[in-house]
Amino acid sequence: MTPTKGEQTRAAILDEALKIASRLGLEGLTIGSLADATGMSKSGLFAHFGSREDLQLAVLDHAAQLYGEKVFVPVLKIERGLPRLRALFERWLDWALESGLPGGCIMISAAIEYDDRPGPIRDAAIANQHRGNAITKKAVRLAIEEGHLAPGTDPEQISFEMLGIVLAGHNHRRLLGDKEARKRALTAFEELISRHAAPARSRAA
Amino acid sequence: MTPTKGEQTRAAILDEALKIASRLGLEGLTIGSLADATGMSKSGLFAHFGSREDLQLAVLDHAAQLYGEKVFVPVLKIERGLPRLRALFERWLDWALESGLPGGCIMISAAIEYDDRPGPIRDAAIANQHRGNAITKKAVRLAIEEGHLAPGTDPEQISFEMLGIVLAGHNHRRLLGDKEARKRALTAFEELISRHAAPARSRAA
DNA sequence: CCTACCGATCGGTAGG
DNA sequence: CCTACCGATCGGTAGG
Repeated sequence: MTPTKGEQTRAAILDEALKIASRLGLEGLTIGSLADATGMSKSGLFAHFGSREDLQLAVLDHAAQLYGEKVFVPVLKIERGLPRLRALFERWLDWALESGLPGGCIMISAAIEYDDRPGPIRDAAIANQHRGNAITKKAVRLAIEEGHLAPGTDPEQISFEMLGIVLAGHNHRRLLGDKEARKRALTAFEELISRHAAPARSRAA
Repeated sequence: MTPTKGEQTRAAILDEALKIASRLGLEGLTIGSLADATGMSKSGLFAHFGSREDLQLAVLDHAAQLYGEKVFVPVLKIERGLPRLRALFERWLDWALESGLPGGCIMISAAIEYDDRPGPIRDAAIANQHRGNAITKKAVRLAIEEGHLAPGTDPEQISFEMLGIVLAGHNHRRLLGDKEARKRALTAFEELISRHAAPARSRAA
């Protein structure tokens, strides 16, 4: 099915909205600024999204879908075990740059903006994180099954620490302008992995 | 010198403003909401702070000073080396709770809000982080000098990874409601430290 | 998808 | 520190 005119317009609006939200956060995305950016009237936008909150939810969903295409899908083609886990980490780390968005990662900013604002946007941000966390844990479990990581490795703990490294990298690169941010993040990840590496002999899993 | 009436009022205003900013971010702090919270008129607030931006900067400074009192000052009384580094990490980790503020850490939210908004607030957020980073690196260097950490340990890398653990803990506790967040963060820290522990014989530094 | 409009709130100022 | 006000913008609606 080719998309209808309305669907194309909606997608174009969401692309613009995502650009704004990546720079200013979902709370910084206003109907007026989006109207300017798209050349549409405010009421024209309301024809596509019933309310600002619906728009914000649609933008977050749009970002999550893009994220899935750029991170999760390609990674599933990499062989199971450490190679896939490493690929997942690298794509996760580079996503904010590779996405082509002018600002930072909207999932990260939404996590901070909405950790104190109950409602559907917070719920969606939590759901996105749980999805990413589940995929990361699965990749860790497969690496254990493949005999690359030690049997006693806790997937939840590894996923937690991987998130931390990504967040620190995001912070150092974007706020502090640290050119070494990516290198530091990769170093941290490799040390995390090597600390949980399977003993050589147990590789026959 | 006892503080003047004006200074007392100013401090009370900043306490209220910090509460608002911890929940909604510095961008969510408006003159009108602060007027309601303090029972003052908007123009009364302008008598203390010339502009909203000046207010935001004063709030950030206020938070940084509180942070110094709650984290940096007590830690300096702990013996140099691993004990001090560990105390620094724990107070850093617990600060957002211990501060008594209703929301999250304002330094963390400011880092996300302003990584894309050039100006004095961004500059202040960067300066705050550099200050914390310098203190953390110093604590790492002292732990190396005391023979607790291996001589080849990179203080910048340790500080980077400690930031990551704190950020992941903040995220899991506040957004995901993970009761194990603090435990996971402590586990990650102890593993980070043990990975860089000095070999037993070199402890005579 | 538009024009034209609503009440509320924004940061800020005049004048006291 | 106040009242009283400014123009701009907020999210949203009526009516087409």
